[in-house]
Amino acid sequence: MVTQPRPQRPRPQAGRPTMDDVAAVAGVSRGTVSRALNGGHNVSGPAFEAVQRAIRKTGYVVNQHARSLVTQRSDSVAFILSEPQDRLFEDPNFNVLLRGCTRALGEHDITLLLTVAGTQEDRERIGRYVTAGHVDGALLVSDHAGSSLLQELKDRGLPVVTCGRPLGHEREISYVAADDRDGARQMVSYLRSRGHRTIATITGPLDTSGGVDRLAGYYDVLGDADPRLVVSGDYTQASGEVAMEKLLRQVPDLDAVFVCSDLMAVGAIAALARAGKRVPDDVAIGGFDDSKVAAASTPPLTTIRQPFGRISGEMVRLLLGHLSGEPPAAVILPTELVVRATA
Amino acid sequence: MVTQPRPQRPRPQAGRPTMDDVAAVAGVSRGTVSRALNGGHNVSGPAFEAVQRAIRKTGYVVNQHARSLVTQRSDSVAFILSEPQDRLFEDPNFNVLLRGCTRALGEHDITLLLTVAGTQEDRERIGRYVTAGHVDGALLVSDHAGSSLLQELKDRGLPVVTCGRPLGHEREISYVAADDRDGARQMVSYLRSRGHRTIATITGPLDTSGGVDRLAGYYDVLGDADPRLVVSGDYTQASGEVAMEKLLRQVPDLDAVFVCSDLMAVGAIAALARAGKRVPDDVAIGGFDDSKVAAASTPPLTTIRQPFGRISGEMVRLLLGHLSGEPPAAVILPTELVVRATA
DNA sequence: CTGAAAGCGCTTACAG
DNA sequence: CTGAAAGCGCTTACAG
Repeated sequence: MVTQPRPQRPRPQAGRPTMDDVAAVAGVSRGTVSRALNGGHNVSGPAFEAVQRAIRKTGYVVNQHARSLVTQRSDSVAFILSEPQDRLFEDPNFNVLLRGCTRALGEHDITLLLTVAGTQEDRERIGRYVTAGHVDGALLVSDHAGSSLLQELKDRGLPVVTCGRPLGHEREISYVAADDRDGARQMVSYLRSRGHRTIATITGPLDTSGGVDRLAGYYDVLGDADPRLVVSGDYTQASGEVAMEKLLRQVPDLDAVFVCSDLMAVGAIAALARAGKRVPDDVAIGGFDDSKVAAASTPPLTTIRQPFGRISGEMVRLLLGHLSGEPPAAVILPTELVVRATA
Repeated sequence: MVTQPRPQRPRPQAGRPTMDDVAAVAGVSRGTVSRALNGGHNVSGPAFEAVQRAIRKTGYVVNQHARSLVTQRSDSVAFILSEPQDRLFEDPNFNVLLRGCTRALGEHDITLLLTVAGTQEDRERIGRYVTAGHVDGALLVSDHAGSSLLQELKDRGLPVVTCGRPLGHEREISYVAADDRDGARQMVSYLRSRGHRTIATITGPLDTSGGVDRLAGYYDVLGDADPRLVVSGDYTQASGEVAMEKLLRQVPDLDAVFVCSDLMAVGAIAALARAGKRVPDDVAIGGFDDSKVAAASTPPLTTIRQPFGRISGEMVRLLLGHLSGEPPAAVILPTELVVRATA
């Protein structure tokens, strides 16, 4: 990569029109233009009209930096995905969450900036960006315990809402989570009620609240489970395959598996197929998420539905609350068993 | 969604330290602090040291809005994906491109902002955001012909580089593209050299340069092809399945298909499997992209490699050139046949 | 309802 | 090498 010379002098942005230009064309003062732009309070009808015309004529667009410098807010928030970039692209849950947050914020004229903090370097860069005043707050998704990012945001006093419990920061940081533990309980109880005896589980990452809480729910129902029935994954399809192979070696006669994400469940089913096992006849599979892949999978997945729409809505609501000075809060949303064909 | 009251008074950002605070602590003037921050030219050793210490002591972080207001630049550029959000998550090519651009820009201390312009509404919001001075330029990926977004960016004078030829704007807008037409030629020639007689194609969207150019390459080799051999897709896996089914109905005896994306090729193979056709024994399949799914597919895909690493590097280079006043340019990068198992 | 003025936090010629 | 000062483009009390 060749280093490009930076322009020494600021580009005059091709004479980009300023508020004074608008004021001159409209025949009013700059203050009146500003008021017309910000809600139109204390502006007479004719003045308002004149300003609108002048804006159209000049092609004026507000300079956000100037505005933010005085208002001390940027009207944008960061959506920080603290995961390797691959996962952003693989996991449909993020998609749903992102869309929901974008929409909810859009209703308040707030722009959502998507950032992927895959590497430690990314996290540092994003930490700097976010604390330099570019955003008013952050929505943090899928942060793992011990991440320095959450700590930094907190230290800087930036309003933050996490998706899932912020392990170790439950008291100071707002968060929204599905009731992972209860969802896990529902699934494992259901599997047991269907007559399965040897119920294994493929967990999520155990440095996230979803990972530990779903495993806790499993143990709530099967407190005496053989440790060999528990294998960990990282929510990806590939890890589901690997984990299933390991389970098959450790406990060949298992007859059901609670897999802690739909994506991993798809991987597990592939591994079972290769091993010549039928789903659900030989081994029943229960997933988690009710993501897009659940219904599309063959056979369609029995799973636990996470209320992603509500999760994103609540995240935005909490963050906006923060911005207007409200204290932190936690919101836990119920999950629901969805029975399809794999169990 | 409940509307939150906006804070009436600007939050004082908890007394966030300013440059004057640093200057006071360091015992120098504000100008000297600024110089120390911007390269350290014309700052004596002791003064520089004092400033560093003061910054650490106060926890000072530059206010980007204030800086941008005077420098007229934001040191960030937008990566605009002009596609439904789903595709961002499905198509691994975007992932590779995004990562490459992030890295290349990072070397110049420029932040990349990812935005997904899935709907017309998104495009308008992004148009406003981008032209309000938030970014110095834009990398536009996967824009379809007739999109108003490119036009708007152009009208606003924002430096833009597109990935793929900007249909209808080739002369005024910089772009980087793989040699799609030649890649298609290579693949179709290869299929023919392997003895295939009835070679169909599943095209990409025909309002993108990749779509039209790859089809043109197909016709370069098979100018007399039966129109029923040509069916269109939109690069997604699902569209590949549908297109393959259609081809199978229209031309049951086809013995090879040039599929214009790896993702569609995976879909096509699934459709063939359902129809009881073996790949490559009954029908040979050639893909395009050499994306992550190509090697992971069963059987592994014979495909055309796009040099994504170079594409992102060149995109960034052209954009930085723009920012320092260089005129537009086009860069076409060669593609390469990769033979695996499907043809 | 309106304008004149102060000020947000920086950078950068300009003088010294 | 350094400081004082102007100015980037806005918003918002304040007076009228």
